[in-house]
Amino acid sequence: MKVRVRFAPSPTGGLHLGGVRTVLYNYLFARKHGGDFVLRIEDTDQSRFVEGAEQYIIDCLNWCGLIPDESPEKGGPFAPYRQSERKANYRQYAQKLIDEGHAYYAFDTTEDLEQMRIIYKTPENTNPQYDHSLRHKMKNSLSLPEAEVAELLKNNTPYVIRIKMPGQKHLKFTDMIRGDVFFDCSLVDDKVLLKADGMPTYHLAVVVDDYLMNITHAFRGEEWLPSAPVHLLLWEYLGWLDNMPQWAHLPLILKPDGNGKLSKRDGDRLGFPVFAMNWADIKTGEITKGFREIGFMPQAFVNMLAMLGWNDGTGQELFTIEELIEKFSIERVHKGGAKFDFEKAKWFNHQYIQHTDNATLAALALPYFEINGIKPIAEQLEKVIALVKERCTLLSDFWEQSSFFFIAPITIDEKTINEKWSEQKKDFFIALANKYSNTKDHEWNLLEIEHTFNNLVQQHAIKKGDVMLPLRIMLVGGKYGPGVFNIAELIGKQETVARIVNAVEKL
RNA sequence: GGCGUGUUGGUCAAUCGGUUAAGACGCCUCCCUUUCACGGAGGAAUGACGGGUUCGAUUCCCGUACAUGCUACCA
Repeated sequence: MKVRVRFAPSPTGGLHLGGVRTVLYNYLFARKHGGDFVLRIEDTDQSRFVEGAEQYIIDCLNWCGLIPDESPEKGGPFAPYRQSERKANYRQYAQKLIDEGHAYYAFDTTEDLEQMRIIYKTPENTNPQYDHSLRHKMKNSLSLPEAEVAELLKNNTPYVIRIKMPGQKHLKFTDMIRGDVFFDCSLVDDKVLLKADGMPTYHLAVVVDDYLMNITHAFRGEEWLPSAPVHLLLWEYLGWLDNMPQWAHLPLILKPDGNGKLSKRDGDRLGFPVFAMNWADIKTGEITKGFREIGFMPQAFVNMLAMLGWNDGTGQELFTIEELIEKFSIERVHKGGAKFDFEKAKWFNHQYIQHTDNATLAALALPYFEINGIKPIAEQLEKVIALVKERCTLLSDFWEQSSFFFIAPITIDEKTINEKWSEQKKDFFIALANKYSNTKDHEWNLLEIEHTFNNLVQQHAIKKGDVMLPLRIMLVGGKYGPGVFNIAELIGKQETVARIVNAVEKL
């Protein structure tokens, strides 16, 4: 049987890195087994629908290179892939469940439900559920006389369809990551299957669509584990148990500090992205930064996520996507949640930058120069990148690490120079500017530049170490960057002289 | 409150009963570098607790603690 997996997000906002990891594991599993990876949009909640969120998800997957084989935009043999467009499908199954006594109509209003939660609340039971112990006290086709139910139905009274959870049944299923998991069905509430607006809830929709789409393996976050018995029962009641996918509940990605699931707010608070790409809130216009925009390479982002909860057992951390496909196995996914470590995430990106050729990096870094009004020629940019890449962790660092190659520093660290400034040094730099100025253009190269400098140091009976740092600051603006003479060579004779002269005047 | 799941250094983690308990990130020291970084060499730092099972437990079992998830006509 051909492996088929699916990622089923609901289009309600930015794509969380945990979501991307779920996509990744789905993708790797599908590729490894020569199967299909489908994107299905779970947009059954009309009230939470967000315009543009679906396209955003697709864009994120494209950026990451995790392209589905079937999706709403691409189509496929099981179209449509948007649950809102599959609405007509679900009712018949809910009806079948009712006919066979596994589900029932419930006419309770929101207020009725609120009342129930208040009335039956006790210290021992702080959260009363709509379950086998309470359903006979509610307004539904199990508690009401048949005639009354028929009447309500005839009058188009709004209703939902709820699953009738057995009062005495224990369930077991084998999770690919966790092994055997046991549940007591009497402790699970009668989940709504079909909402008053005719849309299915997640519970009905996953089961029906996983069945209809021939899904063989279902990976989802650990937060779904408690409702697994509902899904299991649905597969059983609908008579599809032989076709039920194998489940794998993935561990959560936790906050780096405190406790709990990593959320968008944690990113804002701690200063790192949580979404794959920038997400603009349609109502407030507020933009939440994404990994792409702050300068992550998609390969690094994906590699980092792969390692957040999985490893191949050898200690290897850097993998190409092909290697991941070959080596990935769901059994080696961790059971416990992992705290997200942004420092480690940056380390991955740094590694990828070091292993990427300069021409490719030039293309990736270019936008960061352009937004600063600089349009470097490719050849020049590549030389600069070769010089600064080892000190760049994010693609956006390229600008900060090399802007001085393209524009003279606006301010320089005068304080540091002034601390040890002297007439002697001033004379030296004036002489240096002169010497450089008189250097023939074709002699402006690394060796000559340094040679000239060394000779002058000797003539002025000055210590080289005392003038190296000032020179750096004059050219760069601060105490950072690649070799000073490399910089001088690259920015050219005139610019070097100009920066020295300028600086000396200010001091 | 109930139910589920989990627990190896600060973080990610290897180990599938016998190891001086790997490795990576971060941190510290030193070397290299007349800046910063890269690189190199070191270092500090770990099995939640209590019981079993066993010749022997980080590893298997049971409790306890702690953490986390769910407990919506949200997914």
